[in-house]
Amino acid sequence: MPKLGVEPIRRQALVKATITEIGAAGSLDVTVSKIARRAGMSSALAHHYFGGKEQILLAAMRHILVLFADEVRSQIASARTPAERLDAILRASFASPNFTAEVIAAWLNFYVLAQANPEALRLLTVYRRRLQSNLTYALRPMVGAAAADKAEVIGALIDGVYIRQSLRAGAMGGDDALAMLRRTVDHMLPGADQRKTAEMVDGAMT
Amino acid sequence: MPKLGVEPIRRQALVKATITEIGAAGSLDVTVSKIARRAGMSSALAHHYFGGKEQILLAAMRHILVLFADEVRSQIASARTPAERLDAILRASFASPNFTAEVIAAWLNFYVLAQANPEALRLLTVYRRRLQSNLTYALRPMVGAAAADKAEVIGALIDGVYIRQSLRAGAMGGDDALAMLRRTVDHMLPGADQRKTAEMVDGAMT
DNA sequence: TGATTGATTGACTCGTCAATCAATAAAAAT
DNA sequence: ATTTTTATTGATTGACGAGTCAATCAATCA
Repeated sequence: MPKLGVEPIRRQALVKATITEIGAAGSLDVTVSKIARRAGMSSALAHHYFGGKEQILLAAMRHILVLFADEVRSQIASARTPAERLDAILRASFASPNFTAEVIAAWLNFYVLAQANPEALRLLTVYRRRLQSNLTYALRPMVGAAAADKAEVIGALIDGVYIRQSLRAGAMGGDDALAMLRRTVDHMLPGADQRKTAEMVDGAMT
Repeated sequence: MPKLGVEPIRRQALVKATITEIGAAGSLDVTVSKIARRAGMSSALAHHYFGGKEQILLAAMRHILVLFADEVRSQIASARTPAERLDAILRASFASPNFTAEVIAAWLNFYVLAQANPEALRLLTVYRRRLQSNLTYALRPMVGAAAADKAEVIGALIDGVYIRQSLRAGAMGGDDALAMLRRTVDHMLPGADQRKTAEMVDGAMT
Protein backbone atom coordinates (compact mmCIF):
# COMPACT_ATOMS: atom_id res chain seq x y z
CA MET A 1 0.00 0.00 0.00
CA PRO A 2 1.31 3.20 -0.97
CA LYS A 3 1.36 5.53 1.93
CA LEU A 4 0.40 3.27 4.73
CA GLY A 5 -2.20 4.30 7.26
CA VAL A 6 -4.17 6.50 4.95
CA GLU A 7 -7.43 4.95 6.03
CA PRO A 8 -8.03 6.90 9.25
CA ILE A 9 -7.23 10.14 7.47
CA ARG A 10 -9.64 9.37 4.66
CA ARG A 11 -12.36 8.33 7.07
CA GLN A 12 -11.93 11.50 9.06
CA ALA A 13 -12.04 13.60 5.93
CA LEU A 14 -15.19 11.87 4.78
CA VAL A 15 -16.89 12.36 8.12
CA LYS A 16 -16.14 16.04 8.17
CA ALA A 17 -17.18 16.44 4.56
CA THR A 18 -20.42 14.65 5.34
CA ILE A 19 -21.30 17.08 8.10
CA THR A 20 -20.46 20.01 5.88
CA GLU A 21 -22.59 18.62 3.06
CA ILE A 22 -25.54 17.97 5.34
CA GLY A 23 -25.22 21.49 6.62
CA ALA A 24 -25.14 22.87 3.10
CA ALA A 25 -28.00 20.76 1.80
CA GLY A 26 -30.03 20.95 4.98
CA SER A 27 -31.05 17.37 4.52
CA LEU A 28 -29.76 13.84 4.24
CA ASP A 29 -30.24 13.98 0.50
CA VAL A 30 -26.56 14.21 0.03
CA THR A 31 -24.85 12.18 -2.63
CA VAL A 32 -21.89 10.04 -1.82
CA SER A 33 -20.19 11.58 -4.82
CA LYS A 34 -20.48 15.08 -3.39
CA ILE A 35 -19.22 14.02 -0.01
CA ALA A 36 -16.32 12.20 -1.59
CA ARG A 37 -15.47 15.07 -3.88
CA ARG A 38 -15.46 17.49 -0.98
CA ALA A 39 -13.20 15.12 0.90
CA GLY A 40 -10.92 15.00 -2.10
CA MET A 41 -11.45 11.50 -3.40
CA SER A 42 -13.65 9.44 -5.65
CA SER A 43 -17.00 8.08 -4.58
CA ALA A 44 -15.69 4.59 -5.10
CA LEU A 45 -13.11 5.13 -2.42
CA ALA A 46 -15.74 6.34 0.00
CA HIS A 47 -17.61 3.14 -0.59
CA HIS A 48 -14.41 1.20 -0.19
CA TYR A 49 -13.79 2.61 3.26
CA PHE A 50 -17.29 2.77 4.63
CA GLY A 51 -19.23 0.16 2.74
CA GLY A 52 -22.16 2.38 1.98
CA LYS A 53 -23.85 5.69 2.44
CA GLU A 54 -25.67 4.66 5.56
CA GLN A 55 -22.48 3.87 7.36
CA ILE A 56 -20.96 7.16 6.33
CA LEU A 57 -23.92 8.94 7.86
CA LEU A 58 -23.71 6.91 11.04
CA ALA A 59 -20.01 7.64 11.32
CA ALA A 60 -20.74 11.35 10.99
CA MET A 61 -23.37 11.03 13.67
CA ARG A 62 -21.01 9.23 16.02
CA HIS A 63 -18.47 11.92 15.40
CA ILE A 64 -20.83 14.65 16.47
CA LEU A 65 -21.95 12.75 19.53
CA VAL A 66 -18.37 12.16 20.56
CA LEU A 67 -17.63 15.81 19.98
CA PHE A 68 -20.44 16.76 22.28
CA ALA A 69 -19.50 14.20 24.92
CA ASP A 70 -15.92 15.43 24.90
CA GLU A 71 -17.06 19.00 25.33
CA VAL A 72 -19.27 18.10 28.26
CA ARG A 73 -16.51 16.12 29.90
CA SER A 74 -14.03 18.91 29.39
CA GLN A 75 -16.36 21.54 30.81
CA ILE A 76 -17.39 19.40 33.76
CA ALA A 77 -13.81 18.59 34.64
CA SER A 78 -13.24 22.00 36.20
CA ALA A 79 -16.59 22.17 37.96
CA ARG A 80 -16.51 21.95 41.74
CA THR A 81 -20.06 22.48 42.91
CA PRO A 82 -23.28 20.97 41.59
CA ALA A 83 -24.29 24.37 40.28
CA GLU A 84 -21.05 24.59 38.36
CA ARG A 85 -21.56 21.13 36.99
CA LEU A 86 -24.98 22.10 35.76
CA ASP A 87 -23.65 25.23 34.14
CA ALA A 88 -20.86 23.27 32.53
CA ILE A 89 -23.41 21.13 30.72
CA LEU A 90 -25.21 24.20 29.50
CA ARG A 91 -21.98 25.76 28.31
CA ALA A 92 -21.06 22.59 26.46
CA SER A 93 -24.42 22.59 24.74
CA PHE A 94 -24.27 26.11 23.44
CA ALA A 95 -20.62 26.73 22.88
CA SER A 96 -18.85 26.13 19.62
CA PRO A 97 -17.99 23.86 18.11
CA ASN A 98 -21.37 22.39 18.98
CA PHE A 99 -23.72 25.27 18.42
CA THR A 100 -22.84 25.87 14.79
CA ALA A 101 -25.30 26.13 11.93
CA GLU A 102 -23.64 23.13 10.34
CA VAL A 103 -23.73 20.97 13.43
CA ILE A 104 -27.26 21.97 14.32
CA ALA A 105 -28.46 21.05 10.85
CA ALA A 106 -26.73 17.71 11.30
CA TRP A 107 -28.44 17.12 14.63
CA LEU A 108 -31.81 17.84 13.17
CA ASN A 109 -31.24 15.42 10.35
CA PHE A 110 -29.96 12.74 12.66
CA TYR A 111 -33.27 12.88 14.44
CA VAL A 112 -34.86 12.18 11.10
CA LEU A 113 -32.42 9.37 10.40
CA ALA A 114 -33.35 7.85 13.75
CA GLN A 115 -36.90 7.50 12.51
CA ALA A 116 -35.88 4.83 10.05
CA ASN A 117 -32.50 3.61 11.20
CA PRO A 118 -32.28 1.55 14.40
CA GLU A 119 -28.60 2.27 14.92
CA ALA A 120 -29.17 5.99 14.64
CA LEU A 121 -32.01 5.67 17.12
CA ARG A 122 -29.74 3.78 19.47
CA LEU A 123 -27.06 6.46 19.26
CA LEU A 124 -29.51 9.24 19.97
CA THR A 125 -30.97 7.29 22.85
CA VAL A 126 -27.55 6.85 24.36
CA TYR A 127 -26.91 10.58 24.01
CA ARG A 128 -30.20 11.37 25.60
CA ARG A 129 -29.64 9.05 28.51
CA ARG A 130 -26.19 10.39 29.13
CA LEU A 131 -27.42 13.97 29.12
CA GLN A 132 -30.25 13.04 31.45
CA SER A 133 -27.82 11.28 33.73
CA ASN A 134 -25.40 14.19 33.82
CA LEU A 135 -28.15 16.67 34.50
CA THR A 136 -29.72 14.55 37.21
CA TYR A 137 -26.41 14.04 38.92
CA ALA A 138 -25.80 17.77 39.01
CA LEU A 139 -29.34 18.56 40.09
CA ARG A 140 -29.81 16.00 42.83
CA PRO A 141 -27.87 17.87 45.50
CA MET A 142 -29.84 20.97 44.64
CA VAL A 143 -33.38 19.70 44.28
CA GLY A 144 -33.34 16.16 45.59
CA ALA A 145 -36.05 13.88 44.35
CA ALA A 146 -37.18 16.40 41.78
CA ALA A 147 -33.86 16.07 39.96
CA ALA A 148 -34.94 13.51 37.38
CA ASP A 149 -38.00 15.49 36.46
CA LYS A 150 -36.17 18.75 36.16
CA ALA A 151 -33.43 17.10 34.16
CA GLU A 152 -36.06 15.99 31.70
CA VAL A 153 -37.32 19.53 31.38
CA ILE A 154 -33.88 21.00 30.87
CA GLY A 155 -33.02 18.33 28.35
CA ALA A 156 -36.16 19.03 26.38
CA LEU A 157 -35.44 22.72 26.55
CA ILE A 158 -31.98 22.25 25.14
CA ASP A 159 -33.36 20.20 22.28
CA GLY A 160 -36.03 22.80 21.69
CA VAL A 161 -33.57 25.65 21.48
CA TYR A 162 -31.51 23.59 19.06
CA ILE A 163 -34.37 22.86 16.73
CA ARG A 164 -35.48 26.46 16.78
CA GLN A 165 -31.99 27.56 16.00
CA SER A 166 -32.18 25.48 12.85
CA LEU A 167 -34.64 28.03 11.47
CA ARG A 168 -32.08 30.76 11.32
CA ALA A 169 -34.70 33.46 10.92
CA GLY A 170 -35.29 35.10 14.25
CA ALA A 171 -33.12 32.63 16.08
CA MET A 172 -30.74 33.62 18.78
CA GLY A 173 -27.01 33.24 18.98
CA GLY A 174 -25.27 30.75 21.20
CA ASP A 175 -24.64 33.35 23.88
CA ASP A 176 -28.26 34.43 23.99
CA ALA A 177 -29.39 30.84 24.09
CA LEU A 178 -27.03 30.10 26.93
CA ALA A 179 -28.22 33.16 28.83
CA MET A 180 -31.83 32.15 28.39
CA LEU A 181 -31.14 28.63 29.56
CA ARG A 182 -29.28 29.89 32.58
CA ARG A 183 -32.12 32.20 33.54
CA THR A 184 -34.69 29.48 33.14
CA VAL A 185 -32.71 26.89 35.00
CA ASP A 186 -32.15 29.38 37.75
CA HIS A 187 -35.89 29.75 38.12
CA MET A 188 -36.21 26.03 38.52
CA LEU A 189 -33.89 25.94 41.45
CA PRO A 190 -34.93 26.68 44.99
CA GLY A 191 -34.34 30.30 46.07
CA ALA A 192 -33.77 31.64 42.62
CA ASP A 193 -31.93 34.72 43.86
CA GLN A 194 -30.00 33.53 46.84
CA ARG A 195 -28.07 30.40 46.55
CA LYS A 196 -28.48 30.02 50.31
CA THR A 197 -31.86 28.43 49.98
CA ALA A 198 -30.37 25.91 47.62
CA GLU A 199 -27.80 25.01 50.18
CA MET A 200 -30.49 24.62 52.79
CA VAL A 201 -32.45 22.23 50.68
CA ASP A 202 -29.24 20.57 49.70
CA GLY A 203 -28.41 19.99 53.33
CA ALA A 204 -31.87 18.72 54.07
CA MET A 205 -31.69 16.26 51.25
CA THR A 206 -28.31 14.77 51.74
CA MET B 1 -64.24 13.01 -14.16
CA PRO B 2 -67.45 13.56 -14.72
CA LYS B 3 -68.48 14.04 -11.18
CA LEU B 4 -67.65 17.65 -10.97
CA GLY B 5 -65.97 19.15 -7.97
CA VAL B 6 -63.83 16.16 -7.25
CA GLU B 7 -60.76 18.31 -6.97
CA PRO B 8 -61.06 19.33 -3.32
CA ILE B 9 -61.74 15.75 -2.32
CA ARG B 10 -58.71 14.50 -4.18
CA ARG B 11 -56.51 17.20 -2.74
CA GLN B 12 -57.67 16.43 0.75
CA ALA B 13 -57.05 12.72 0.24
CA LEU B 14 -53.58 13.41 -1.08
CA VAL B 15 -52.72 15.65 1.82
CA LYS B 16 -53.81 13.08 4.37
CA ALA B 17 -52.03 10.31 2.51
CA THR B 18 -48.89 12.42 2.44
CA ILE B 19 -48.88 12.83 6.20
CA THR B 20 -49.47 9.14 6.67
CA GLU B 21 -46.65 8.28 4.30
CA ILE B 22 -44.24 10.66 5.97
CA GLY B 23 -45.16 9.14 9.27
CA ALA B 24 -44.58 5.64 7.95
CA ALA B 25 -41.31 6.43 6.22
CA GLY B 26 -40.08 8.79 8.91
CA SER B 27 -38.65 11.03 6.25
CA LEU B 28 -39.50 13.13 3.23
CA ASP B 29 -38.22 10.38 0.97
CA VAL B 30 -41.70 9.54 0.00
CA THR B 31 -42.58 8.85 -3.57
CA VAL B 32 -45.45 10.59 -5.24
CA SER B 33 -46.57 7.19 -6.46
CA LYS B 34 -46.92 5.84 -2.96
CA ILE B 35 -48.80 8.88 -1.79
CA ALA B 36 -51.09 8.71 -4.77
CA ARG B 37 -51.68 5.00 -4.38
CA ARG B 38 -52.56 5.42 -0.73
CA ALA B 39 -54.95 8.18 -1.71
CA GLY B 40 -56.50 5.87 -4.28
CA MET B 41 -55.36 7.40 -7.53
CA SER B 42 -52.51 7.41 -10.00
CA SER B 43 -49.38 9.45 -9.55
CA ALA B 44 -50.20 11.34 -12.70
CA LEU B 45 -53.36 12.63 -11.12
CA ALA B 46 -51.48 13.81 -8.08
CA HIS B 47 -49.23 15.80 -10.37
CA HIS B 48 -52.25 17.07 -12.21
CA TYR B 49 -53.76 18.54 -9.06
CA PHE B 50 -50.68 19.76 -7.27
CA GLY B 51 -48.18 20.41 -10.00
CA GLY B 52 -45.35 18.64 -8.27
CA LYS B 53 -44.10 16.85 -5.23
CA GLU B 54 -42.91 19.98 -3.48
CA GLN B 55 -46.34 21.50 -3.56
CA ILE B 56 -47.88 18.35 -2.20
CA LEU B 57 -45.51 18.50 0.73
CA LEU B 58 -46.23 22.16 1.33
CA ALA B 59 -49.96 21.50 1.22
CA ALA B 60 -49.52 18.79 3.84
CA MET B 61 -47.55 21.20 5.95
CA ARG B 62 -50.18 23.88 5.68
CA HIS B 63 -52.78 21.34 6.65
CA ILE B 64 -50.97 20.46 9.84
CA LEU B 65 -50.40 24.08 10.73
CA VAL B 66 -54.06 24.87 10.17
CA LEU B 67 -55.00 21.86 12.26
CA PHE B 68 -52.90 23.16 15.08
CA ALA B 69 -54.17 26.71 14.76
CA ASP B 70 -57.76 25.49 14.82
CA GLU B 71 -57.10 23.46 17.92
CA VAL B 72 -55.54 26.41 19.70
CA ARG B 73 -58.41 28.66 18.72
CA SER B 74 -60.95 26.13 19.83
CA GLN B 75 -59.28 25.59 23.19
CA ILE B 76 -58.76 29.27 23.81
CA ALA B 77 -62.35 30.09 23.02
CA SER B 78 -63.58 28.82 26.35
CA ALA B 79 -60.75 30.32 28.36
CA ARG B 80 -61.69 33.20 30.67
CA THR B 81 -58.57 34.05 32.61
CA PRO B 82 -55.00 34.47 31.38
CA ALA B 83 -54.04 31.31 33.22
CA GLU B 84 -56.76 29.43 31.40
CA ARG B 85 -55.63 30.87 28.11
CA LEU B 86 -52.12 29.67 28.78
CA ASP B 87 -53.32 26.23 29.68
CA ALA B 88 -55.48 26.12 26.59
CA ILE B 89 -52.39 26.53 24.43
CA LEU B 90 -50.65 23.75 26.25
CA ARG B 91 -53.66 21.49 25.87
CA ALA B 92 -53.83 22.23 22.18
CA SER B 93 -50.18 21.33 21.79
CA PHE B 94 -50.36 17.96 23.44
CA ALA B 95 -53.84 16.75 22.70
CA SER B 96 -54.75 14.64 19.74
CA PRO B 97 -55.00 15.02 16.93
CA ASN B 98 -51.79 17.01 17.19
CA PHE B 99 -49.67 14.87 19.43
CA THR B 100 -49.73 11.75 17.28
CA ALA B 101 -46.73 9.76 16.14
CA GLU B 102 -47.70 10.50 12.56
CA VAL B 103 -48.10 14.22 13.05
CA ILE B 104 -44.98 14.53 15.15
CA ALA B 105 -42.95 12.79 12.47
CA ALA B 106 -44.40 15.22 9.98
CA TRP B 107 -43.45 18.21 12.12
CA LEU B 108 -39.91 16.99 12.43
CA ASN B 109 -39.60 16.57 8.70
CA PHE B 110 -41.10 19.95 8.00
CA TYR B 111 -38.30 21.45 10.02
CA VAL B 112 -35.95 19.68 7.66
CA LEU B 113 -37.87 20.87 4.65
CA ALA B 114 -37.59 24.40 5.96
CA GLN B 115 -33.81 24.12 5.69
CA ALA B 116 -34.00 24.08 1.92
CA ASN B 117 -37.42 25.42 1.03
CA PRO B 118 -38.16 29.11 1.61
CA GLU B 119 -41.92 28.64 1.63
CA ALA B 120 -41.64 25.93 4.26
CA LEU B 121 -39.44 28.22 6.29
CA ARG B 122 -41.99 30.98 5.97
CA LEU B 123 -44.79 28.73 7.15
CA LEU B 124 -42.84 27.56 10.17
CA THR B 125 -41.90 31.13 10.99
CA VAL B 126 -45.52 32.16 10.88
CA TYR B 127 -46.43 29.29 13.19
CA ARG B 128 -43.67 30.22 15.56
CA ARG B 129 -44.67 33.85 15.65
CA ARG B 130 -48.30 33.03 16.25
CA LEU B 131 -47.44 30.70 19.10
CA GLN B 132 -45.15 33.30 20.58
CA SER B 133 -47.85 35.91 20.26
CA ASN B 134 -50.50 33.73 21.87
CA LEU B 135 -48.24 32.80 24.73
CA THR B 136 -47.13 36.37 25.31
CA TYR B 137 -50.69 37.62 25.32
CA ALA B 138 -51.65 35.08 27.94
CA LEU B 139 -48.56 35.67 30.02
CA ARG B 140 -48.49 39.47 30.05
CA PRO B 141 -51.20 39.92 32.70
CA MET B 142 -49.36 37.43 34.85
CA VAL B 143 -45.73 38.36 34.48
CA GLY B 144 -45.73 41.73 32.74
CA ALA B 145 -42.59 42.64 30.88
CA ALA B 146 -41.14 39.19 31.30
CA ALA B 147 -43.90 37.75 29.13
CA ALA B 148 -42.01 37.73 25.85
CA ASP B 149 -39.02 36.05 27.37
CA LYS B 150 -41.04 33.40 29.13
CA ALA B 151 -43.08 32.80 26.01
CA GLU B 152 -39.87 32.06 24.19
CA VAL B 153 -38.90 29.52 26.81
CA ILE B 154 -42.25 27.79 26.77
CA GLY B 155 -42.25 27.72 23.00
CA ALA B 156 -38.83 26.14 22.92
CA LEU B 157 -39.92 23.67 25.55
CA ILE B 158 -42.90 22.62 23.49
CA ASP B 159 -40.72 22.10 20.44
CA GLY B 160 -38.24 20.16 22.54
CA VAL B 161 -40.87 17.81 23.91
CA TYR B 162 -42.12 17.26 20.40
CA ILE B 163 -38.75 16.37 18.97
CA ARG B 164 -38.02 14.04 21.84
CA GLN B 165 -41.33 12.37 21.35
CA SER B 166 -40.23 11.53 17.83
CA LEU B 167 -37.79 9.04 19.30
CA ARG B 168 -40.52 6.83 20.59
CA ALA B 169 -38.21 4.90 22.89
CA GLY B 170 -38.58 6.23 26.38
CA ALA B 171 -40.84 9.04 25.31
CA MET B 172 -43.83 10.09 27.28
CA GLY B 173 -47.45 10.14 26.32
CA GLY B 174 -49.37 13.28 25.58
CA ASP B 175 -50.82 13.37 29.07
CA ASP B 176 -47.45 13.08 30.74
CA ALA B 177 -46.02 15.73 28.46
CA LEU B 178 -48.88 18.04 29.26
CA ALA B 179 -48.46 17.44 32.98
CA MET B 180 -44.77 18.18 32.75
CA LEU B 181 -45.34 21.37 30.83
CA ARG B 182 -47.96 22.51 33.31
CA ARG B 183 -45.66 21.92 36.23
CA THR B 184 -42.81 23.77 34.56
CA VAL B 185 -44.93 26.68 33.47
CA ASP B 186 -46.31 26.91 36.96
CA HIS B 187 -42.85 27.45 38.30
CA MET B 188 -42.32 30.31 35.91
CA LEU B 189 -45.27 32.28 37.18
CA PRO B 190 -45.24 34.84 39.98
CA GLY B 191 -45.97 33.54 43.42
CA ALA B 192 -43.97 30.53 42.47
CA ASP B 193 -41.35 31.50 45.01
CA GLN B 194 -43.41 30.47 47.97
CA ARG B 195 -45.31 27.75 46.22
CA LYS B 196 -42.13 26.46 44.71
CA THR B 197 -40.24 26.00 47.92
CA ALA B 198 -43.19 24.33 49.60
CA GLU B 199 -43.63 22.02 46.68
CA MET B 200 -39.97 21.24 46.67
CA VAL B 201 -39.81 20.17 50.25
CA ASP B 202 -43.09 18.39 49.87
CA GLY B 203 -41.84 16.56 46.84
CA ALA B 204 -38.70 15.58 48.63
CA MET B 205 -40.68 13.96 51.38
CA THR B 206 -43.17 12.05 49.29
C1' DT C 1 14.20 -7.72 -8.33
C1' DG C 2 9.72 -9.14 -8.22
C1' DA C 3 5.71 -10.49 -5.69
C1' DT C 4 2.37 -8.60 -2.60
C1' DT C 5 -0.93 -5.58 -1.09
C1' DG C 6 -3.29 -1.40 -0.03
C1' DA C 7 -4.94 2.85 -2.54
C1' DT C 8 -7.50 4.68 -6.07
C1' DT C 9 -10.45 5.57 -9.89
C1' DG C 10 -13.34 5.65 -14.34
C1' DA C 11 -16.75 3.34 -16.28
C1' DC C 12 -20.69 0.70 -15.86
C1' DT C 13 -25.04 -1.45 -14.04
C1' DC C 14 -29.23 -1.31 -12.07
C1' DG C 15 -32.86 0.69 -9.96
C1' DT C 16 -35.77 4.53 -8.78
C1' DC C 17 -38.42 8.46 -9.24
C1' DA C 18 -40.37 12.96 -10.73
C1' DA C 19 -42.50 14.67 -14.41
C1' DT C 20 -44.82 14.51 -18.97
C1' DC C 21 -47.93 13.02 -22.51
C1' DA C 22 -51.11 10.98 -25.36
C1' DA C 23 -55.25 8.69 -25.03
C1' DT C 24 -59.77 7.52 -22.99
C1' DA C 25 -64.04 8.23 -20.49
C1' DA C 26 -67.80 10.73 -19.13
C1' DA C 27 -70.36 14.66 -17.45
C1' DA C 28 -71.83 19.26 -18.85
C1' DA C 29 -72.70 22.84 -22.05
C1' DT C 30 -74.13 24.39 -26.55
C1' DA D 1 -75.84 15.58 -31.19
C1' DT D 2 -71.75 17.52 -31.00
C1' DT D 3 -68.55 20.05 -28.64
C1' DT D 4 -66.24 21.27 -24.59
C1' DT D 5 -64.46 20.51 -20.29
C1' DT D 6 -62.85 17.79 -16.49
C1' DA D 7 -61.05 13.44 -14.68
C1' DT D 8 -58.01 9.82 -15.12
C1' DT D 9 -54.36 6.65 -16.22
C1' DG D 10 -50.65 3.63 -18.50
C1' DA D 11 -46.69 4.28 -20.63
C1' DT D 12 -42.64 6.72 -21.27
C1' DT D 13 -38.81 9.74 -20.62
C1' DG D 14 -34.86 11.70 -18.65
C1' DA D 15 -32.09 12.33 -14.87
C1' DC D 16 -29.75 10.94 -11.07
C1' DG D 17 -27.58 8.19 -7.65
C1' DA D 18 -25.84 3.99 -5.02
C1' DG D 19 -23.04 0.39 -5.44
C1' DT D 20 -19.72 -2.73 -8.13
C1' DC D 21 -15.74 -4.01 -10.69
C1' DA D 22 -11.84 -4.50 -13.30
C1' DA D 23 -7.84 -2.27 -13.90
C1' DT D 24 -4.02 0.72 -12.52
C1' DC D 25 -0.51 2.63 -9.34
C1' DA D 26 3.00 2.74 -5.97
C1' DA D 27 5.10 1.53 -1.63
C1' DT D 28 6.80 -2.31 1.07
C1' DC D 29 8.85 -6.66 1.84
C1' DA D 30 11.24 -11.02 1.08
